[in-house]
Amino acid sequence: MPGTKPHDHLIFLTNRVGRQLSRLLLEQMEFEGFLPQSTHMGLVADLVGNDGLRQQDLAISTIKDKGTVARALKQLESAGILMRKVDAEDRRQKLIRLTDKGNRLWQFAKCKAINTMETATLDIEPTEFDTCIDVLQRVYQNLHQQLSIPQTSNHE
Amino acid sequence: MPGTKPHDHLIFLTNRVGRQLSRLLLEQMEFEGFLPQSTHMGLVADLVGNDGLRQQDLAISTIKDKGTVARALKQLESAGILMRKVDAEDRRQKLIRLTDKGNRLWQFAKCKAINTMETATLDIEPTEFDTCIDVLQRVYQNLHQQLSIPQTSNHE
DNA sequence: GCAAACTAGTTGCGTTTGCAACGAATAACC
DNA sequence: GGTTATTCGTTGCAAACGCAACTAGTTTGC
Repeated sequence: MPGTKPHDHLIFLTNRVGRQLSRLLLEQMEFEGFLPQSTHMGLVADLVGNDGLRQQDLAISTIKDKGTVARALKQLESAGILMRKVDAEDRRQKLIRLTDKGNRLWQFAKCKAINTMETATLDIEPTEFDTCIDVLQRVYQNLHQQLSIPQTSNHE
Repeated sequence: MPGTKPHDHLIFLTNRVGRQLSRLLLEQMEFEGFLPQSTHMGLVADLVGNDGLRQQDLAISTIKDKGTVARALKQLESAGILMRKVDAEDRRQKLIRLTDKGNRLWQFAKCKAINTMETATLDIEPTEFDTCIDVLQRVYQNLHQQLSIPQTSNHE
């Protein structure tokens, strides 16, 4: 993938760097007898500091199927990482909250990520890196609206 | 995923933006009766302008298992997108080359990507975007070496 | 030259994933 | 108030993935 037109390559770069980082981090991530996987950590990342999210919210923010999210959450629940409680005001939905173990898992992950992120960003200026994160966050936001609207404009 | 510490979030941002872009692009990508998927396009992207790559090379650059690559390439071959020819000098390996249809598929994908990338980068300065691509490419390179060496330093 | 070590690609197997259909609970409409 | 739509979560199913075992071809070392 030599440097040609950048625009067409964001999709491949993000997917590949994402897989690289996931692999390198997950192979270090045995935590109290639990071996999390990429989907698990993506969910935990959203739940840190955000009690009371619904499964649907997590499916949208992680860009994963709600069935996939349901199964991953069930695994995380039986591993003691989080709790799911049926909402009393709307008994269709379940409110999700990290347990203490879940918060410790997150701290553990952040700790393990340090070395990998250092080698990943060896020759990169902090300002450049911040710009990269900022751009990705805005791309994420821009496309978020696009994906949240399954069918609207051209339904005829 | 509100804006907290950026370093820990590159992994989630890349994975999510990658999935967003893959979804939005693939749903427009019916091409001459063939519906490519994310793995297919990742391989095609590497093969454009690069005749004679081996399956192993593609597995390393796309960060995918060689079995997965083998199966995806078989599908692409039977769809007429590429050809695999056993190397006469080393009959273990197969040299891969895009067909005319494969190159047309790539042009088609680039064409379809324009609109999506426009909305994705609406509020982003071109220089910022270039910096983002540049940083991602360097991260990719930095981690590439890390992954290509399965066991070396601490094998004791 | 021949056996051992290694490499490239294929295949089997269990897990994960997305899609679609379903059931339960709420909202909207008349 | 009761019927119809919608929404949230679960589950069945087929496809895709990673891992490991395997085959075939090549290289190394004696």
